Parts: sequence; structure tokens; C-alpha cells
Amino acid sequence: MAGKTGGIMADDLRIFLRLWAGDRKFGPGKVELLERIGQEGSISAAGRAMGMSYKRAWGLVEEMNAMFATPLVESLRGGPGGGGARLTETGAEAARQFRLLEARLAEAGAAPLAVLAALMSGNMSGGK
Amino acid sequence: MAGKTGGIMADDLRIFLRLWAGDRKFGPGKVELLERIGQEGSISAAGRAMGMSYKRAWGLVEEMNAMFATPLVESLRGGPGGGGARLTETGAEAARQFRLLEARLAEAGAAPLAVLAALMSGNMSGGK
DNA sequence: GGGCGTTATGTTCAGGCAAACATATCACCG
DNA sequence: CGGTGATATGTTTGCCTGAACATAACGCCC
Repeated sequence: MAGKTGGIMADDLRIFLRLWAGDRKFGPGKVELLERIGQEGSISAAGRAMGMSYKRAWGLVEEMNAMFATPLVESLRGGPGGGGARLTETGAEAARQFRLLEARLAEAGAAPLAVLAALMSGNMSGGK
Repeated sequence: MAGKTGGIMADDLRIFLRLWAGDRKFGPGKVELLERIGQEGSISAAGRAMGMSYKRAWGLVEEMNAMFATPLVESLRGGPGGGGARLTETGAEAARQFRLLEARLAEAGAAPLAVLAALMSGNMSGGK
């Protein structure tokens, strides 16, 4: 996959896909966090794995939960291991659909993306 | 088309497409600036139309010129009207290809985008 | 019941980035 | 030849975000 910031890659040209709903953003960072929460079962572990503080990770989770009709992450305070978090069905679906969107873009946009990459690298084949 | 910030729109869900080449970014803002420079024939006029200072507009132009193999904007200091700027062939092509990329995404990504919009608005039709 | 790990939240501080302000240069034009 | 409008660039200021630090609540487990 792409670099630490996520995204689709073609040559050294990366595409960033970000969804806006009002002032709320939903992009590759939040999606990766979602996926890691699903794997790790913990917000703090997911945040650590991505090199961010728990506070920041939790803030992102709160934002996501607020921008969707149904929470994407369910969390539990106290309990075995001190607590934990897991993806809801909506959370898993949101991440899945975002990745699908990225995949669709990668295939449908390959041609114009290649032209742009060529314009940047100076290696233009198709001309105008 | 989308609001003042640009992007593709579906319901109140907007898609932002941004290209990264190293630390240089190329997104809807720069593309709109390019297009307006092409129309207005002036960096300052284009910047004014987008509500940004000349300095900022010029800085964006400089970035763009630096990230492509060939400059996207040619500028002239002094002369009739005090000077001006115009798009190079590369500049026009870059803007065109970016818009094409957006269009391809809009059609190819309609389905996952609709699902995400439904998950946000609470109006889910296709179920799980 | 005390320790532990996690969720949950407030507060403070510093760095970065954009806005505002300020100049300098250039070439036409009256 | 001075005024004008646009390019080109430097400097400063203010805000906003993220980082760091701090604390509380909670429920298992030993």
C-alpha cells in the first residue's frame, strides 16, 4: 500500500481521496485507524501503531462517530484487559466502501493519472 | 459543480481529490486557479476572484511550476496593462487531465459513494 | 481491595501556516 | 517622464492545530 500517509500510488505520484460532509472529514487516515481498531481491538493500540497519541486517536473516533448516523466504533471502559473497542457493522462497512472507492478510482483514473505523472516527470509519450 | 472549495459532490458529501508528488500538492484549489488564470490572463485577477491575496496566488503558481517538468504558467512583468500571465500548453493539459480524473472518479465511484452517503444520513437502502 | 490497562477528558504549550502589511521592479501609456 | 497596474518578494502577526502533560472513571484479576 502507500506510504505512511496512505493513498493510492502511481509512480511517485499519490492520490489522496478525502470525503467532506460539512466540516467533517473522512480520509485515509481515519480509515486506517478504523481498520486497526478492528484488528487490535483497542483505540490506544491502534493509535500507537500509527504513531499518534491516544487522545488524538480517540478524538478521530469521536469525529467519525458523530459524522455517521450510527457509531463506527463501540468502546468499553474497564473489563478484561482494562477495556477495549471494536468496529460496529457500520464501521466495518464504512472502511470497506472507502477502500472500494479508492480501488475504483485507481482503475478508472489510471489514464489521466499517467498523463499527469508524465507531465511532472517530463516523460511525455502521448503528447496532446 | 461543488462549493467554493471545489470537489465532486453527491448529496452533501463532497469528494476531494488531491495529488501528492513528494511534499508538493496538486488539488482542486490549484486547478481552479490555473483555469482562472487562463480565463483572466492575470494571476492577481484570478486570485482576487478566488478571494485570496496575490502573494498566495503567486506562491501557488510557483509551487505548480516547480512540481511539473515544464512551467504551467508564463508571466510577464510590465507591458500593456502592467503585465499578465497565461497558461502554457502544459498548464492547460494539467488542468484538463485533473478534471478528467475527477469525472472518472465521479462515475466509477458513484456506487460506493452512495453507500457511504447513506451510512452518514441514516438512509440505508441496500442493507448490510 | 489494590494494581493495571484502557477509555474518556481537560489544560497548556509550541510550531507552522496563512493573512496582513510593506516594497521593489518592470514596461507601457498618456 | 511620472503614473499605473501587474509581477515578484520580504517581513510580521495572529490563529489554529497538534503535542505534551495531567487526571479521572471503570472493571477485571490476583
